[in-house]
Amino acid sequence: MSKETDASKKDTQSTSLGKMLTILDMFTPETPVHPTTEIIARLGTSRSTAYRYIQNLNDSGLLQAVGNGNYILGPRIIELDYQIRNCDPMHIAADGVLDQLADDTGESALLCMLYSNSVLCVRESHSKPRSSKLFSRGQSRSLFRGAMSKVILPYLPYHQLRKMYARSEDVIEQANLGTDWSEFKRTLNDIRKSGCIVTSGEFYPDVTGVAAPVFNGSDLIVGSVGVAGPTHELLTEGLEDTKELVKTAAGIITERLHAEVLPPRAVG
Amino acid sequence: MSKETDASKKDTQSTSLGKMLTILDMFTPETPVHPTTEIIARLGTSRSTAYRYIQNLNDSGLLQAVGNGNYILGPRIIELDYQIRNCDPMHIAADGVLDQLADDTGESALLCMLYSNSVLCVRESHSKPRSSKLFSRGQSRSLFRGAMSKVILPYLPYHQLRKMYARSEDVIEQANLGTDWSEFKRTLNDIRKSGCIVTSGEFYPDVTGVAAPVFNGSDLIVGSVGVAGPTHELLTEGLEDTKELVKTAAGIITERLHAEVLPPRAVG
DNA sequence: GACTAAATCCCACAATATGATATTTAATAT
DNA sequence: ATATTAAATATCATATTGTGGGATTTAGTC
Repeated sequence: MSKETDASKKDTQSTSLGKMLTILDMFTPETPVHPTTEIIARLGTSRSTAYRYIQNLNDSGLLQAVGNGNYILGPRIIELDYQIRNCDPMHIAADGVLDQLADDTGESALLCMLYSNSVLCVRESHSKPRSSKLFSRGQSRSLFRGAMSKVILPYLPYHQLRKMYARSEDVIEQANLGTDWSEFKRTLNDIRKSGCIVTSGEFYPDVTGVAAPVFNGSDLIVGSVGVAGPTHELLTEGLEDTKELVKTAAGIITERLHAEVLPPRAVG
Repeated sequence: MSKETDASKKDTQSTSLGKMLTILDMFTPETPVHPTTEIIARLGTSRSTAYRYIQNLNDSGLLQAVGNGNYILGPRIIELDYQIRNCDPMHIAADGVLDQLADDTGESALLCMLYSNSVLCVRESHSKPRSSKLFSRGQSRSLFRGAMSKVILPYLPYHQLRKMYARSEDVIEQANLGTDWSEFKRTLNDIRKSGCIVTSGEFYPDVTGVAAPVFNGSDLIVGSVGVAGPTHELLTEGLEDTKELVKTAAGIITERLHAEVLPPRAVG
């Protein structure tokens, strides 16, 4: 229970090490550039200390000076992401599988991982030119909306589900996952039984998703694979075939992860 | 001269903040997974301290526990890279341009940025299925080899060139850039005059590259654009056209960077 | 060339990170 | 199931190390 609660997460953020790292969190799509003055103010430390933090991050390449006391995220991050693309077991396990799935279905294939109470898209493959604003590598979404998320829920440990339900009762109801705890459980059981899930219009009106769960070598849930595309293309009599293709893809990736030498203990 | 020398870079690495960040450097393509024991040993601190560093990085998502005291790079990096793809001025400035260039030439188009005495590939576009091991986003290479690198050199400030020459005299000679300082300067001048460069087989026997320089709003060199592909496809009578296409692409990106509000002060 | 802001340097002080040890927790072996 | 080993966290006295106020230097602007 050490890394799950918000309280314990703030633990490390009260140290200088953790505080320095919170600077990275300031950079969002809405505010990708930050003047030092603002970073200093937000940190709440002295100017000297803030500058020291910034310099450390800058020297490591995680931050980059762009002009007149403004900073953006640094190029080292791009290097590190390359590392991950080449080394992450889950990413590698999807080699070929996603391309195949995209080919077979004629849609976009996605691979997501469970990460800090949300799903993070980590890999994608497109048969047609990629749609405007599809779920894409590096984006994270709520665990309660969309096929890629919902198909993960039934495999989460009980206690985690309970805590999540308590905190997000209303969100869960809005997501049509049940109006109380027992209905919620029943819904998840149904998802688990069918081994995959189909959802429509949960993010964009005309987009449908089909997803199946992915497990690691210790049979713990680690993420999901699926396809996404226009509803009118997916909700046809071909849907059953699509479901099978998705399940097969998930099976292959899971199988490959079982061949891994390092069985992950902790996930997300 | 503050961030350029190796000595000053070690400055921040002697503090606890900097030391913690060096953990990230341990993760390479050859050794993507590290047991805590090894991280502790490499840091040269006490077990307690090392664990604290690891925990901080883990809590921020930059590191991820995978099994029995092993760590890999964490998912937060994937999120941050997404940020950059969506917000980095240089990345955005290449919107459409790279695709167009790949289309027009029938080869792979690349965008690189100058970063800590090397070039970092930041964006790519392929007209055919991407070749086995092409220069790809997140990879960095020597500033002295390959078209994408060499075309940058002539635009670096004098003092920086002098220092680089002193340190890398032999590498520069091997790269056919000149056997002494004056010849080196002459070579760079020639490159500058032609506005682009063509190199062959500098990384892979049958791969040729064509590249042109990219400048920011303050007319400082920030990177390069170019195409790469099989030598027999590029070294034809169409080469002149290709050069023009590359120069045009570089011009467009530079132009767009001039429209940016924040003129970068520091680069690399 | 003068002015403004940003980044670094400097240094006394005490707050905070450190590391040896003990304890709890998790993974393996029997 | 139980025992055994290893990993991760908690504890805490000590002094090392980060802190912040201010001065100085450097860079960008007028």
